[in-house]
Amino acid sequence: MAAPKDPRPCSIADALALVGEKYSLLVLREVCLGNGRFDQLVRNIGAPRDILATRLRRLVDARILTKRAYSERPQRFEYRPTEAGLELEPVLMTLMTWGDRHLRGDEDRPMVIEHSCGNELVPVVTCRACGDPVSHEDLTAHPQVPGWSVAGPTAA
Amino acid sequence: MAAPKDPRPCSIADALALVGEKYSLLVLREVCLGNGRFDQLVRNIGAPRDILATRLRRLVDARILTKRAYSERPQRFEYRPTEAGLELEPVLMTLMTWGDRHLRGDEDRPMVIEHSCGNELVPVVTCRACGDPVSHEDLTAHPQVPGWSVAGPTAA
DNA sequence: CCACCTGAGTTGGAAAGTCGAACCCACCCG
DNA sequence: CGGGTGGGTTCGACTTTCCAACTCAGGTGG
Repeated sequence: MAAPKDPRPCSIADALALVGEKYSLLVLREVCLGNGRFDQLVRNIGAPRDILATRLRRLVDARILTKRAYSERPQRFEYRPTEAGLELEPVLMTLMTWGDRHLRGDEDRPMVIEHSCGNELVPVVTCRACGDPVSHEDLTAHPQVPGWSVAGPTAA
Repeated sequence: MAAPKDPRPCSIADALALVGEKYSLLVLREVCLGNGRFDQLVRNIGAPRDILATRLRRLVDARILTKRAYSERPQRFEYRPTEAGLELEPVLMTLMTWGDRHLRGDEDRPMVIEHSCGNELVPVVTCRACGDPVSHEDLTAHPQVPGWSVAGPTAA
């Protein structure tokens, strides 16, 4: 009865099912930057128009984006992030920081984000409870679903 | 001469070119959990074996994973995250938190992460300079490449 | 010795998704 | 009227994915 496809139940997988397709997160990037029009998206992302159209439909269905007219007659539309969409920005920030660090010679970063405190944003993931920056060795995973244990950190 | 494909230069796009393909981030998830063997990956991710094999090659090439033998005779291998791979964990954490919040009825989370401080990990992206949690309206993007401006936050 | 198992993949062919260019439609501009 | 713009849709060629079956090497049990 068990289907031969029952991967680990996981919110990462669920999230990626919505935003993990090619271009989806780049759409979100542009929309968060305020570039929400179809032709802007095509140009700035470099995606085929048809793919972009299907991605936009999906993201709107998932309530990550909304489509609103910024002009009737002629009808013209613009996509914007919802609350849920904006809450994906941390994913973009951490990805960007990783890319800056590992894929570029540091100081040819194509974009710098300024924080309202006046400094350049260097995003750090911290623990809400203790406020400390989080690193791998501080984490212990506790699966909640029977049958889906983890091996735990492999001894060095 | 300008190719008809010049999307915005962007570290998010560059990072996604490496880890944005289907299953890649799930591979990283499993490997960070300590489940680094081929058949574990197949089972826990639910990916076709051939696709998984090409993803693993790619991630090893990108120095996000390493492949090491955990047994000669019989030869058996295990994939592990590199430093660079571990630095992608924040991406997984923020994705997981988003998925928990938006895709589930809060309290059927399939996995809980414990921080070494003793509390459940709730990851928060903060600004390294001022320490404050980051939210969208605190951010200003400064493109460094001529010709790639942004619209800026659209007035409500 | 032989059959069978496990781990770690590779192979082949059908099905699905992507790409790019061309097309469409409504509307505005001169 | 002719041309331009914004926001898509359609088409066919091409590329990936998927899944089952196969391989290969080295144990394991009888």
